[in-house]
Amino acid sequence: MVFKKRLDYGFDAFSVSNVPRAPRSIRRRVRTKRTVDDNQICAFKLLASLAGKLLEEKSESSAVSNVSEGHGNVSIGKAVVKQEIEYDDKPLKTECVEHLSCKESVVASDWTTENSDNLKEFKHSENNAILKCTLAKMQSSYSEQTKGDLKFAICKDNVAYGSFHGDLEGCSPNFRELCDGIRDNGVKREREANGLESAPFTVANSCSLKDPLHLSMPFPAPINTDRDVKLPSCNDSVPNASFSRHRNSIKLGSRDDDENFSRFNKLSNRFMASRPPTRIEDQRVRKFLTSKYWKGAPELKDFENFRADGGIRPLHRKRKTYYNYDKCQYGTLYKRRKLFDHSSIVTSDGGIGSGSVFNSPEKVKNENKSSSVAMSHGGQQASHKSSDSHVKLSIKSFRIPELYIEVPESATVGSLKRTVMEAVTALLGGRIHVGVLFQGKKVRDDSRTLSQSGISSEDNLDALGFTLEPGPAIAPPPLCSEDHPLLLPCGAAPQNLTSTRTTPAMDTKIPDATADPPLLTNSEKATDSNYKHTSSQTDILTDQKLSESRALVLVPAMNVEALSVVPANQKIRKSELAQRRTRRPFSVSEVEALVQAVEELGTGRWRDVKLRAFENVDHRTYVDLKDKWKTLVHTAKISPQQRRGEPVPQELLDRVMTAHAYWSQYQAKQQGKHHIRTLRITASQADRNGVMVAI
DNA sequence: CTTAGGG
DNA sequence: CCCTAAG
Repeated sequence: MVFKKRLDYGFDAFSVSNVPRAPRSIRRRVRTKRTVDDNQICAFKLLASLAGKLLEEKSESSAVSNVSEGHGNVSIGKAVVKQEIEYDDKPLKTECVEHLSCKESVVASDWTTENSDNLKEFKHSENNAILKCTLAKMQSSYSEQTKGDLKFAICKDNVAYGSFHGDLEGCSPNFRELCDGIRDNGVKREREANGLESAPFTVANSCSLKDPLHLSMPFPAPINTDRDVKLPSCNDSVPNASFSRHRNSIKLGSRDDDENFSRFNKLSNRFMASRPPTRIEDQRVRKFLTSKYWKGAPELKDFENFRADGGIRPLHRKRKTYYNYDKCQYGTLYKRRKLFDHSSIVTSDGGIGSGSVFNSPEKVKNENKSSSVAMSHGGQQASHKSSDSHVKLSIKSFRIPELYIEVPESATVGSLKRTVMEAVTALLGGRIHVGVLFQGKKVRDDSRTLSQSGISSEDNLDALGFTLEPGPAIAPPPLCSEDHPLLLPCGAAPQNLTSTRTTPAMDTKIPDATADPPLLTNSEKATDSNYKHTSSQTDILTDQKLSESRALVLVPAMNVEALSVVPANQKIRKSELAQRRTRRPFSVSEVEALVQAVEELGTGRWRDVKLRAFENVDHRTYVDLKDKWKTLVHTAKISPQQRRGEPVPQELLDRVMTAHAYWSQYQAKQQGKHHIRTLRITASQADRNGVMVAI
């Protein structure tokens, strides 16, 4: 009855409904376009730097005088957070900073003008995303060539600076473009594209390109603690960081403010330079993280999206752009050093033991091409077997365990430094092993010869890879047990490790490609390897991942946890792990707006609803609105006693019901019409057929 | 990308 | 909110 009564007034408002929707092509133009962000690259680089650090440590294997104040200012993410990694005598500056920082600066300046509120909006997931994107990119690129057998590695340092120059035949043009773009065009293009030459931008730009260290320019202080800062402030003494399964990602900033990027997004869009992680992208990343996405190269195509030409625009997966091959075609200064052992090993200069992990910018300029780190795996790349029994290969990179660092935005810069420091130190402190991967499987038997292991034939060297693996000396992570019962504390005795395994004889058939069924289920997580008892858990976990995908060599998430170098806040980690957006209950006013919009537009045009009522509320996607409507309808149907959360005024619920009823009916009609139309067609065809038959 | 719907 | 199939 009540409903009936409402009908009268309710439907009046629905007249608008007949407004035809604009053609999609038009509508799309309105949409805010988001592009890949440079910061992602930065994250990549930071990671890379860490990797490089590892390499360095490995090679030097000497005591570190952790005293000097090598101050590499690495700007990470949109955070105007300068990260000072103090380590060793060698500043972690250089490459990492150069490129990205300028964006950082831009952002910063913009913030200053706009609103310091936005400071909190810097996001971390972006970093994650980029990393993955980049890596994925590599993989997908290579995949074109090698089909299943690819692996990539975290590139040490100069990824963006032409590290891959040496041998890119096997990689896709996009990848070249990536190199190329980053190398020379990124920033400039951005500027040109935007025609913006605001002073800060210019300054930042040039300065960053020339002297990374200048990047420590003053940023607006992160003020805003009044809103959305839900994390307890973290004091220096307790770095709130954690390693989680986020691969290769360094997270900085608060965790639950994804959406707050929106505003930032808009800001940065002005420069067409950066963009916040889209939900979609997040999802992609997440998907990517999901094991199934590591099964093989074909699945990685999503990530072709990534484009590295300064992050100006994303490459869409379907787009295949083949250009600029030459540009990326290196004046490869592949510095080769031959080590005459049993085999001749050609390493790029940046390889292990070279100690040139951290090139100075100048050095990079001249040598970066030689310090590529990615293990060539594109087949005909640098790997080939000489006519004699020597195996020649180049090591462009090592995989390293990823670091996942997370600190609340309320954490101080100092604590951030410390956190990173701890992470790196712990990692290095654990002693690093080099692992050999062949055809996606770890070759554990050190006594085997190369030929015995099958690492000899010309065509399979591309399936050879190396990894850096943390040694067993690493402290056990405090969080293994809770979230991942299967994870044993890192310090756990080897026996424990074995006990969870179900295939105790694996190591005897390691080179056997047939012995690697996908291990995707949880129960099998730790079952794959029967490594020597001296192996670290990490090894095991790594293997597990490898067996999932021999094509892609990636340190599995578990690995990180096993490493768990940095004390982590479990709660944070947990939520972060889920990568789920923070729940944002709709306020009454929001509901009102939603109802209003739906009344006018109907229930089948969520995008329009979004545009109409929530255009400036970036954290409300049309899917959100749709979902909210769904729940609203549900809420309206249930008794008030069963409702939870902030009570929605009955008046609104009534409107919801009304609108729902109306639009349901409307949709039904549409369907009916359509159906009828179809029927008519069918009928007429039948007639014709009938006639035909009759004739 | 959007919609629609299940989870 | 997330995920996905479809379009």
